[in-house]
Amino acid sequence: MSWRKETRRAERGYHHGNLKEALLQAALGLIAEKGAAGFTFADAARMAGVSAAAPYRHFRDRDELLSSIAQRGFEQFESRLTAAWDDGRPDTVTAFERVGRAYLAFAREEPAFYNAMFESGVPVDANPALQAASERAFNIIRAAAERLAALAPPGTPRPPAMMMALHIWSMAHGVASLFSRGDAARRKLPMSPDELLEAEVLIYLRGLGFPTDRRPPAKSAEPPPVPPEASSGSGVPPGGPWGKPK
Amino acid sequence: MSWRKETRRAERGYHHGNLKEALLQAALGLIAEKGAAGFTFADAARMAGVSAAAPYRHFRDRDELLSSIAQRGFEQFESRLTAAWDDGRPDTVTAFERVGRAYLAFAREEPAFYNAMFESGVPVDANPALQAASERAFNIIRAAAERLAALAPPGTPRPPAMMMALHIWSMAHGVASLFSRGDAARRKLPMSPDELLEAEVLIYLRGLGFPTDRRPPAKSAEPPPVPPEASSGSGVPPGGPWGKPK
DNA sequence: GGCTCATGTAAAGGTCGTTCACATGAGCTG
DNA sequence: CAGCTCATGTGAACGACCTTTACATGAGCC
Repeated sequence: MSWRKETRRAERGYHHGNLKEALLQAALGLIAEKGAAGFTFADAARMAGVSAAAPYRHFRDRDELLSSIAQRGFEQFESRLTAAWDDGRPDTVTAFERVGRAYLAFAREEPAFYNAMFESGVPVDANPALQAASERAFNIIRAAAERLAALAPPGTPRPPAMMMALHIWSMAHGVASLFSRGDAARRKLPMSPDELLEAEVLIYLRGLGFPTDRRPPAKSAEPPPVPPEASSGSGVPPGGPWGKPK
Repeated sequence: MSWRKETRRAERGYHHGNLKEALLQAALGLIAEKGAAGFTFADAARMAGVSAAAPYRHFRDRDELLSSIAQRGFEQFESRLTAAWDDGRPDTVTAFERVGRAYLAFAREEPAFYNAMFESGVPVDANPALQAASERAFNIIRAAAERLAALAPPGTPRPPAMMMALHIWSMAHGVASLFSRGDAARRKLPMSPDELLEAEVLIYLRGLGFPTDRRPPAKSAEPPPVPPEASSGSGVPPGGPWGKPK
């Protein structure tokens, strides 16, 4: 593999041409491997085939690279949450849960981004762009909560959407960070993180008075038989949101 | 500054006498200041007034010191959760919420421990003692959930205690890690992390069918009914667990 | 008094982050 | 095209850190 570096160097000449991007990609790979703590500026430079000093032409320091990655992470996060929310189709509750699953999926499938975003010690307000990206992502959850709150069953007080959003965020982040990633995933669980979160959200929504009597989650892999917004039944699925005991 | 070291040195002679403990304390202080990532083996040694190589007589490497701290953290955590649970007095739901608050309080008041335990990258299974301590702490939550599950209102299926425990843990950890510590605390919230978590747990419990207005439950398999105001400062306010909109 | 071994030290090698003076060459200007 | 400029990359150097190794110290025990 070490010939690669030489080759690259020969291929590209003195100037790299796209170093900033190359460094971001390299860092992403390194973080995925060894975590943000283990990631090294020097390693990223090596991987891009440049000297250790070169990165400083593109990032003030190691932290700036890290926060750039966190920012990109939030941007991708936002777009995945947006897609999952799909503007509340086919019904609000279904879409809402899909957002929860998308959260976990992101944490699982993009460990490097997730790490940089939430576990690297990069403060949210490290730079304005980062903060803005983070807020945009959260606003997806918030908007979804808003729609959900608007459906609050009559007779019950309408829950504040902001609070719901924060609750959902904390559940998703808690599950992701405790059970769904890296070493944390070694904790042995009686159910998958996805199931765990889905049950948690369903119970929570039921606590708010939302009808959550939909098919048992994990069992039917197919799209739901589209229950109308005003779901008629008022019960709980046969085994509750956590499925039936085996 | 350098005289200090000399002074100390003169005071204590060649052998420190209690270096292991001194290093743990020093590390704790440093982690509280700069986070586990910023904490340095060399700094801890300096702070204890010994050479940089001395710590290696007591810890295989930096990571072992870190996991020792995490272990101690879990032990203290366990004892605080135990105290908060107080064997379910005065009633199960009240005690259960007190455990949630104790979780947050620990995260807030012992940032160094919390950091080492959950945010330092130390794998839970770094060593058997750590893993055991971690499990003992979780078992408090689990035992509490067990008691709570046993009170499940008749007519509803009894929720698996393990699942409840995992749910509560994820809520507490999610809130703590997103909103209650360090930089994370800079996110602006419409309510305090404690209130946020309390509402979350109450809604969740209501979703499971538990009465959360904290009036003594109708069926008393429960310890003596105690006035609602006993510990939490309130029953559920008129507008629901989240209080009235301001 | 003398031995032994846990505990501490100094020195050294390797890695990093970061800076600085200098090199290169892509692109503009004429 | 010649020449200039400036963004971009290099190499060397500094100090801090982690860790190992050979050596020093002295507390506890015979």
